Amino acid sequence: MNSQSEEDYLKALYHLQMESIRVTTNSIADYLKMKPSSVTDMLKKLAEKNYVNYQKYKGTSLSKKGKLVALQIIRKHRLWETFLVEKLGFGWGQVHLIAEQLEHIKSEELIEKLDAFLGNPKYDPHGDPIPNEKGRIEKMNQKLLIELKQNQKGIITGLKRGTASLLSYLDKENIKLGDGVKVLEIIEFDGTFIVEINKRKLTFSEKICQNLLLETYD
Amino acid sequence: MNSQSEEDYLKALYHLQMESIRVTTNSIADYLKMKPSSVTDMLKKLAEKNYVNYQKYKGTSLSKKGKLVALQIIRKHRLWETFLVEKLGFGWGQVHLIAEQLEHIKSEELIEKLDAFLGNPKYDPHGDPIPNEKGRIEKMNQKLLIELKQNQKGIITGLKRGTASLLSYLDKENIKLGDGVKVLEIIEFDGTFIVEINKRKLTFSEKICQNLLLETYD
DNA sequence: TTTTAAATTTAGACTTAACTAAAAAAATAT
DNA sequence: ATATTTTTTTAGTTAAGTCTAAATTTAAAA
Repeated sequence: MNSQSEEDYLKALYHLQMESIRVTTNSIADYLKMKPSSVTDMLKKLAEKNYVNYQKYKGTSLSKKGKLVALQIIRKHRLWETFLVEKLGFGWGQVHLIAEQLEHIKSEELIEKLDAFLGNPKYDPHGDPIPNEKGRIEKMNQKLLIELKQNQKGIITGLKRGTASLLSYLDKENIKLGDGVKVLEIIEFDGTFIVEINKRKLTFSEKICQNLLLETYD
Repeated sequence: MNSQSEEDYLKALYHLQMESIRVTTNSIADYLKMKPSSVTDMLKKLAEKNYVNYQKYKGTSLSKKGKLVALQIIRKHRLWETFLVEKLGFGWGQVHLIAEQLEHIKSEELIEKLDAFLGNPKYDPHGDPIPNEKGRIEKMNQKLLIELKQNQKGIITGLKRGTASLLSYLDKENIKLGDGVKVLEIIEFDGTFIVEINKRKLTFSEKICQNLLLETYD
């Protein structure tokens, strides 16, 4: 059984590995808002348990075992976020801190039942994919709306990071994750998209299209 | 913000106070499976924070403030248990350990939304009442089925402690908390009850009637 | 290539919440 | 009323996970 703190480190490692191959002690400290010396201590402990490959001064990477644990925590996090948004009616932006706590609840059965209750969702409310019990992530064909051509279709799976203000607009327009989008027309002059969502015709500025993520079926 | 450990102590205090006015250090240690010396340490800390009235060698009681915190944790515990049983399909007996973890999640909003999602239940799956946000517990008129007379009605709210084997029987018969019960007839000879539940006529042995708790409206 | 700066680790300290063993107080029995 | 037992507290220890400050290693600049 792993401690909450260990789980936080493994999750951080996973996210940092997505962005760069070499994960440094300082980057972990930054991410977790801790001091580098604390990180060194924990990395030694995780290496002892074979969760990470760690060599003094040389950076760290998750072992197979560590990656699996990380993915299982991410699975829990994203399932809880889905629950909070879909069932309890939280907004996209409010759920992270709560899911951060819920992801540490220990019970396999709970997660499997929650997954079923939610209808085995593939994506969480931010459009991030939910790993399965074995840590497998459905590979997805994710694109920005702006990359689509006329008549192409997709399903809204999320936003680019750091575009929270777009959320409230989408909420107001009652546009949700999983909604289908079809590009009806692209105005050359200013890059505006005319799209169809839920049988409604809508106009999206170029800026919106640069930040809206879709899953496409090509 | 209180630690998980502090919350466990306050909850224990509350439960022990239900049974006897004077709560001793040893009884708390017993309840929480800890050593008395550890309990003494924590009681000092809780007294410092004004959660308990503690005087060396003289026993402990919850302060008003402490009691409120305890009731709020119990509220969370029982709401989560209700969620696990009603929504996720856990059995009555499986939920305690998981709720023990969930009760420490910190978010007022989460609990209010969960409460609403569950339809503001008054009782948890064990038939224990759920305190409201302010720590108020609906006083209830709880009786054993065996205390009812012919034609009296009630709502199933739980079982007496230590009768887990009855659970599987009730589950099999598809009898749930909140189901209404009406006493149709009492057989004098052996104390058997003929009752109506969900429009079905059922026969309960005297032993079952001694262990089934009901809320009555008299 | 040597010097300087940045990153990382080590060493030692602190906090929380447990523990054991011994001392002190209260309760019980003779 | 005194002795014995039980309960409770005190004192000191431990483990996890953090921190600061100093030392060491690696990377960058002159």
